[in-house]
Amino acid sequence: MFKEMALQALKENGYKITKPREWIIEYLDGNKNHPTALEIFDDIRKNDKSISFATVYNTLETLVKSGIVQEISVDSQSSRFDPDTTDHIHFACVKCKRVVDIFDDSFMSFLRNVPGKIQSYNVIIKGECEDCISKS
Amino acid sequence: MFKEMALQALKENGYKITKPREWIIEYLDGNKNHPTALEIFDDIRKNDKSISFATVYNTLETLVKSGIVQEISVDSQSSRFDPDTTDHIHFACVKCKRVVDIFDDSFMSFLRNVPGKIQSYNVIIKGECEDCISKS
DNA sequence: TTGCATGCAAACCATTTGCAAACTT
DNA sequence: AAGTTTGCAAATGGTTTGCATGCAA
Repeated sequence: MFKEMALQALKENGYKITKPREWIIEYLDGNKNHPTALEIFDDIRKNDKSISFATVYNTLETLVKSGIVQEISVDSQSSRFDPDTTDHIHFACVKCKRVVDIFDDSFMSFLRNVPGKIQSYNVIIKGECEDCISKS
Repeated sequence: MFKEMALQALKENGYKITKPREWIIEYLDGNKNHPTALEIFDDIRKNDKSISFATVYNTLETLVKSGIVQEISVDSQSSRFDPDTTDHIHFACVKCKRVVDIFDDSFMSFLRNVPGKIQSYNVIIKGECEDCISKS
């Protein structure tokens, strides 16, 4: 589903379907880990696929511009990428380092009341997640 | 007021009071522009004060660690700094490029219901601000 | 066939760091 | 006097770019 829609979106935006693009789309399909470009590069290479670093960056930019994935800034060091473009925000655990999705209606209704014409948003909440709290 | 509290906080955290630190604190006092490190560096230099780039970065890190200013990630290119550490979020206008504060109770009540132990948050909403909409 | 896409390495740019000299306490 | 802090320049690290080759359409 995700892959078909992604390829479709690429075509509609005038981009060609290439192996590197397919690999990255497949890699991101259903991925809830919010990987960095480096992680995507490493994992695809581990899978015996030849891809360059520049292509990973270029492709991610293409996917973002085509509305297939979203870029999130969890920390100032490096961007992370999320194939889920539906309305949600992120919680980054300072302990286990996971970045988990938060779907919350009250946040969305707050958003609707913000003055101005909203184009995008980047919401990162940092702290200790419930799992880590219960384990300590 | 801000300057006194900032200097006090530096002392309490074991930091010394130096000219560069005072200049940066004075520069940020009441500043609503959410400047980058480069902007801070340039503006202080324009004011006939000799300061190095590294010192601006080091000092900003010190101020953040002392709880005097907060760092915000509006875009992935560079960090911005805000002397207002009270609860609020930011709206970044894609047209006039201003970053304005949003104080909103409903966002804060949403935040209180997020599971986990929150330590900090970075909320950037991007779009066209009301001023720019009304001018177009 | 016609460009757009890839891969490589070099370039870039914000930020950090090593170290000697200067300054706060 | 003791230990931070500064300033400079060099290093770092994520990301971007130029350009020749390769590939999708």
